[in-house]
Amino acid sequence: MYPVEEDGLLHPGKGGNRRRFNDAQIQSLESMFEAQTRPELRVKQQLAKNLGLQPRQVAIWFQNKRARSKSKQIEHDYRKLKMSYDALNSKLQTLKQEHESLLLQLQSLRKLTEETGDKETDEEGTSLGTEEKPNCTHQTSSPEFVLPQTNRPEAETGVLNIIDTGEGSFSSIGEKCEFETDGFFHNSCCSSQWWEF
DNA sequence: TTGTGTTTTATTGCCTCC
DNA sequence: GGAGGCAATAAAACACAA
Repeated sequence: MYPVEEDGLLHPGKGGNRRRFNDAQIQSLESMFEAQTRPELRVKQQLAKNLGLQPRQVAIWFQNKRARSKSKQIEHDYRKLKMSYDALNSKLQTLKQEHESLLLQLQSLRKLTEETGDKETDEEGTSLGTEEKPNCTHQTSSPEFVLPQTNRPEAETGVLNIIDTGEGSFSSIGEKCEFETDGFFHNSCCSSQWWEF
């Protein structure tokens, strides 16, 4: 036993000699903690008697043990949360890349349709004239490639709407990819493989 | 050996519950 | 109001690199 004062506590500054509990004591305390993290007073008193400790020491041990256990649990929860955040974040980066790639592909497609459209009108020898400019209400992220609104397939409008949303609402892409487009966008929302020139 | 960081035991002060 | 719990902190004991 260590030198203790009347209050059952060690007072190193007053000549007491604090010691760490021995292995057997720790083992008993640990196994009791596994059974009960907050044992009753009687249990703590009995345990103290068995281990040759003061009841107050046992009470303090349980208190400190609960604090250690809690901080370990918090660390564990934090690691778990961080792992799932990292996984989600990397998925987001992949989706962003795909989004960028799809944007580029869409631009190429527009360019192509504009070029072929111009050729057709040249061959016919007609032009729309200044009064009959197409209704260009859609401002996309690449304003230089604007398609006429008229006769635009619904699906394409859907795609443009997605693009119009910008980064802030990027998460909506998953939902908006649901529509079908005469087979054009089948299974395409999360893959850029559909467009291979 | 010693300086430094970590762990463990103990204290203090505040809060809640009965 | 006393008992017990918790958070914050002190300080001793320990581990370990330089």
